[in-house]
Amino acid sequence: MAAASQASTLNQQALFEDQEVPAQMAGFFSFPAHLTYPQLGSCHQSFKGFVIPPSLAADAPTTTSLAETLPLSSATHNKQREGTIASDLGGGPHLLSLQRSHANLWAWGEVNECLNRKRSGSGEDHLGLSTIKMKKIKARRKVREPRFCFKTMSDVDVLDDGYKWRKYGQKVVKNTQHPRSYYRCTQDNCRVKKRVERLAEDPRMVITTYEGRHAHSPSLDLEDSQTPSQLNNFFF
DNA sequence: CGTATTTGACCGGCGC
DNA sequence: GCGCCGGTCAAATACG
Repeated sequence: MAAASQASTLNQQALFEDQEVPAQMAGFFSFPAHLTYPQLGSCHQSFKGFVIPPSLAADAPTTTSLAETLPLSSATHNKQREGTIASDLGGGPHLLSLQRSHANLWAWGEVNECLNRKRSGSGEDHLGLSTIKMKKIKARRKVREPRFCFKTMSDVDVLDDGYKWRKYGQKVVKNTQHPRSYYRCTQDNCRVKKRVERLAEDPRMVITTYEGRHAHSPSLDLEDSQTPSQLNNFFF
């Protein structure tokens, strides 16, 4: 176990050196396969990544490398399956847990504040907009949900995270040759969205950004869907 | 025929 | 105020 955590520490270092994300602003952890995460759902593959505090992710340009995941080699994959997230968080020294949850608490406060500001400050009736248009506008009201994003080396654009997604848009963003795809969770009353794009500099890398939190469990027919409830406490 | 995806239009935010 | 740009909508289309 000591060896495993050491290896993961080394990976953290390497990744943090590659990234320009300050260590105190992002949490790094490993996702073991076949576990359920509030935002990712059930992972069918192991990977490692940064968690970007929503306060940071919301403001950062989405085309930059906010987070990074790397496919685990078979060796580290096995080690990873021994060490659960709980052990990573509990025994893990510095980067994880506290800052992340703190950042998210702050971000949720910000979301509410933003909502209130928008509610009090809008009076568009005099514009003569039809009620349909008004509804449209309200539906489009921007609410910055907590974001969670990472970068993965993958052939497929859409990672199998256990949730069901419906594509609702695709856009070519400036200075990139690859389109960005927009997905929404198909579950009723679930407003979680994600967008997927390929890195311009390295098309092998997929950037996935989740926005919001699932209020339900993954819609997967896993026989071993043991939804570990305590995991939800470790994540946000 | 029902559901998912595509795609052009539209909207709001932001920088100038 | 204007134009650009990212995000979303929704009609058209594709697919099973």
